[in-house]
Amino acid sequence: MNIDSQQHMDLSLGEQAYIKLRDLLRSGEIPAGKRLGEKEICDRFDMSRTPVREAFRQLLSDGLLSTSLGGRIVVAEIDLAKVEEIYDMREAVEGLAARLATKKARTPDLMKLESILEEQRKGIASEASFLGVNDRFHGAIYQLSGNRYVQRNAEVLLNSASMIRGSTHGRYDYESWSLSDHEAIFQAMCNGDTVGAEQAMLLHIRRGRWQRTRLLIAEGDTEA
Amino acid sequence: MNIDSQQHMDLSLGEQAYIKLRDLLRSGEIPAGKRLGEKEICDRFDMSRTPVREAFRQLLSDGLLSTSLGGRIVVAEIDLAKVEEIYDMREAVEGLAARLATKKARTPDLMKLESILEEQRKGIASEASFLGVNDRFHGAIYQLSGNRYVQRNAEVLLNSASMIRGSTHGRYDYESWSLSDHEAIFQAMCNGDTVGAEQAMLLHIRRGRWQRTRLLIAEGDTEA
DNA sequence: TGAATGGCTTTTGAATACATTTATGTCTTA
DNA sequence: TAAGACATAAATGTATTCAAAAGCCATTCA
Repeated sequence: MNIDSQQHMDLSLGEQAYIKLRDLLRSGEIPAGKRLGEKEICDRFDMSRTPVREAFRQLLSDGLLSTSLGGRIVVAEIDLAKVEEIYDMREAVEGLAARLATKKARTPDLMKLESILEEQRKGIASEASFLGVNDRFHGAIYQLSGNRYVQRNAEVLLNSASMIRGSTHGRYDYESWSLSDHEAIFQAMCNGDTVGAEQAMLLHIRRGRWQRTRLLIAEGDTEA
Repeated sequence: MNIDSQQHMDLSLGEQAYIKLRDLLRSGEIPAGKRLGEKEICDRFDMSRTPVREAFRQLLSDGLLSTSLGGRIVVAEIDLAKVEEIYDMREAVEGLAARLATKKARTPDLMKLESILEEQRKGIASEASFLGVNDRFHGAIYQLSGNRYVQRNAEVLLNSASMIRGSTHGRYDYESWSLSDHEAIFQAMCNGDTVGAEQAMLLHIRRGRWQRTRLLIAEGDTEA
């Protein structure tokens, strides 16, 4: 199973640490609120403090980690207020991404999107990637937008959204509303309908917001 | 003159390095395209490689630096395509910021904005801050938005926009259109007119885009 | 008994040391 | 003279060392 550990051969240890830690945070394997010592991660990843510190800085700036008085680092806790912030921002950025992507999409681009959708229809995640189909659908649109600022920020926001408690438990990637939303976005893009694609994306993001909000409220009820 | 050097007392060296280097890049004192060695900055700031590397990573992620084949770091060059990307993104984010800020603004918040505007009217930058009034006006709105993602991204985008060649030469901060745009945004905010504030902000950002585009084209003509 | 103090341990920020890759430059040879 | 190869220098990635701040625990004194 540690074929995986050679996967990032050409990346620096710092980049590997970033990716590995980010995925641990996204998956919830390291729970929100947990204090994270450098040494702990060094041992876990079998590397020195230097690359681990690099990853910490980056994830701090991404908002997946946060500092708690005195430089202590903890896994960011995403409460209802933060969900609102994340989703307000996602609406703006993903809406823009959809608009730009629609303008730039050529046939091969649309074919790639189609293939991702086909995977989602089958409910099969590609084994080549650890990312879910939802991530890859959205990621493809960010990339298609051709705007590096959109791309970077949208990815970071998606990471944060994935950290919302409960997100990963329900395999929301494959829920039916997600697929039909994606189909609608895709359809608008195929028609070159920029405003339609943006509106479809906004609707999709808002549905995500509602779902996450519900999850968080439900969990808060049972937990507190 | 090195009262300044004690200004960031409580900040870590890494944070100081980030701020100092960011400002050198924004001001154009270190020109776009220049290759930046770690040692050069270590000598300049009189600190070791560790905090300098931290600053490099952050500025890389902000887009103020970029890597040129083989980990070599150069000051990001902002061409016409990038200006479009920055301003597409700024429209989305600053529009959102204006909308949110209008909803949250209370009397003391508006008074603070007023005082910044008053400074701009007088054409006097506060000596307490190295930031221009334009920065502080926009920064106040980001903060008022109450959305940390908006705040972080808007600041980064503003930094990138400031790096556009020619930006700082014309003291655009104090140009008349900037002031009247700001007044219009402020007025809409005072009226609690969220959509008006957003529209005024969009207009303002678009004017900025046109100006930067013009500057860049003009420079390109004489240079190339 | 409870609060405060003193030393021990841990943790982080920063500097330095080490190693590997990349550039530079010269010397040799055709 | 030009091209190639070897040697030397420099820069980056990574590890380790050093130092200072923060927490922890126990002992002590009121």
